[in-house]
Amino acid sequence: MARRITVYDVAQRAGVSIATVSFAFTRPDKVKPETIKNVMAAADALGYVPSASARGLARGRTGAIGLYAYDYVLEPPAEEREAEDVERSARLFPLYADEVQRGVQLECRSRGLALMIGGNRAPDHLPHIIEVAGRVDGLIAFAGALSMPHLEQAAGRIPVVELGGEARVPGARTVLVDNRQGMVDLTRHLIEVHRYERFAYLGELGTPEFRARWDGFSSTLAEAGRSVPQMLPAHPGNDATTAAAVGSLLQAPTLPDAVVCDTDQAAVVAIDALGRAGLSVPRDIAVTGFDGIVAGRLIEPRLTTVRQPMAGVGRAAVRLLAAAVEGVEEPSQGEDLVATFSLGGTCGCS
Amino acid sequence: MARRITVYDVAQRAGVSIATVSFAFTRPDKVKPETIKNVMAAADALGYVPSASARGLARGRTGAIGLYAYDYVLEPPAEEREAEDVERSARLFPLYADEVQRGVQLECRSRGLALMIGGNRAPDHLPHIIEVAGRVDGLIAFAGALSMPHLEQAAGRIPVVELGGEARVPGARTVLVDNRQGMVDLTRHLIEVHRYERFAYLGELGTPEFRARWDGFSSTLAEAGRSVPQMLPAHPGNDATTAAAVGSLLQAPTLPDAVVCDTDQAAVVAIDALGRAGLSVPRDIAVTGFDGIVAGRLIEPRLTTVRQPMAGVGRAAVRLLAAAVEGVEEPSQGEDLVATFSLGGTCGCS
DNA sequence: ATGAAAGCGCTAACAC
DNA sequence: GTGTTAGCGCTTTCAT
Repeated sequence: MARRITVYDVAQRAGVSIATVSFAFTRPDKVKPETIKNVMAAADALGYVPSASARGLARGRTGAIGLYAYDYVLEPPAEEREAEDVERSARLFPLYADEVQRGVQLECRSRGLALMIGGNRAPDHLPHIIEVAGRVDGLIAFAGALSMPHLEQAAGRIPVVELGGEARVPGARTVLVDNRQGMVDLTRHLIEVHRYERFAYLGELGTPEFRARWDGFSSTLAEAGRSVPQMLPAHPGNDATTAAAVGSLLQAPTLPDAVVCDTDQAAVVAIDALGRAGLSVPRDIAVTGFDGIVAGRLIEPRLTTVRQPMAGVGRAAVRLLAAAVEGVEEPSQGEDLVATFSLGGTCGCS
Repeated sequence: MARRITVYDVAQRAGVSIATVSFAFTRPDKVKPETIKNVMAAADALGYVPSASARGLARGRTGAIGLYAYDYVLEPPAEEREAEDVERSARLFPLYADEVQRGVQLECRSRGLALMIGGNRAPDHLPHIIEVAGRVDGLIAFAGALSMPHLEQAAGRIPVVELGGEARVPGARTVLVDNRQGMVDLTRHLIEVHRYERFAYLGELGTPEFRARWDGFSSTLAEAGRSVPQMLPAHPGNDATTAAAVGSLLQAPTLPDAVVCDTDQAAVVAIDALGRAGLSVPRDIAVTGFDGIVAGRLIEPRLTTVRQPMAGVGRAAVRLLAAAVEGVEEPSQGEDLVATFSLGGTCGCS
């Protein structure tokens, strides 16, 4: 690869100054049409490609935004990786984070923003997040993907949007879906339509949205005079935890009527685990999920769940971030995104 | 947002020079441990985030690579976008390009490379590709996503890997899957096992891999003494073309025994269209695909196809590109990736 | 309308 | 082991 072509080369060839070359590209109205033509011809002939680094340095902006995700979104477990022909693992289908990423990509495209994808295995690997933050004008991160110190550090430099998070530090925005109401609707359905008495809950409390789901579930149960079960830990991205939770259910003297999971991913795994134990859903036990991922639509019967506008979350995040980058502070922190109860068959409905 | 924290601030606070700060981060072995500690402490206290632009400019490398895709990968048709609950459109599932992108992301992650995602609607929107090319150390592009001039321009500045392309210009590498052999195997199966006589072929010749598929198909047919049909145009990403092709089949006086499609996406759409016309696959007519996308595994019966190692293609591209960026020229242009015939039920097998 | 020149924040010789 | 300093390629006043 020969020496890189720069503005200087183009300027020389066009017989103008570098400033004119720069203007020709960025402020065409300030330059005589003919000059522009000459400059463009020279640039073309030379195969000029402007350096984004130089431009970013000079402008103080890169024109790109970053998306920071947990690694489990990106890195499949080793076994799965080998078996290219696993039959129907949920990982075959787009998961929550995949759908959100898709929304982010789409919105970036339509806005002409470049998208940097980052992420790491542990939720707290400093070098990476900083690396991403240093490259972009704004950052979107999944809730919990950033520790407080890193959030602060990143938010101190550029606008940050946390997905499903909460405004933890000044300068950090968040896209919030009303998870609580969705879970309330679902829980009510289980209580009022199916008259279930005993519930189990598989999930976690690691992020605000997870907490909202649990809150919606437990408070609805309490209001209805049902006893609130202890939460059984289950993490999306770690199916083993879900399977273990189901295992503990099976060992209890009595089975619950319904297993409420705080993600579809957990629900699908749970249904599978129950099936292996000889239990049929929903005949022997009801199971519900949360999110609305594709895998849930494909199982038979279809998963009863709460649908989040996943791609919409991604799009909203980009909108919010773009506004923040422009300095146009949006009035609403989170656009009011809604999670809607979605009836399937796993709750016992036919 | 206050003034940005730079090396100067950190240096001052740590009581050292900026060079030392730089070294502390990039060549820790060259700096006294205690100095490092001081520098890090200062950086931490200040919330220092190094500017990738400045670094990239100084180093002449950005540490990122770009992925450039057609827009149809990214932007769904408007109708589809509205109907968040379309039931089973193939777009719900990862398509070829999605799977490849996934492989790219995974490999980037494990190599600590940042990934820039670009793309555009028309295959030839100069500003975008140049923009991406200016930001990264190397570029991966889907075959046909880059026009010759842009390919040249990009390849003149940074290494470029074309997926499923061919080495069109010096400096451009390519990841190639043996599409021809896969299609030969599939076609033989149709001839030798099913004894089909009359064939239709839906596809295109826009990229080297598509041409290889057609070549494998048509030459195998010719060898077997079957007559080679005219290709009916069908483009993945434009289901209407596929539907139209099926329409023209239906109008012909006699139906072919088998419809060979050069993508799974086309095959799935074709099966659908045939179904609407009252024809059952494979009872009335056989249909085959190419790629091995998830949607093909889900239909009933399962699609007979040729599986490409899609994620593997993405991974290979990153490997190749990384080597090229390092200046370590890989011996093999394309790692020899293989496409394997995958028997389903749509060919007539049970 | 165009040019000269001062940075943008960092790296990497080179000197101490 | 640490400091000085000259760029990296572009943008952007300020003159002309």
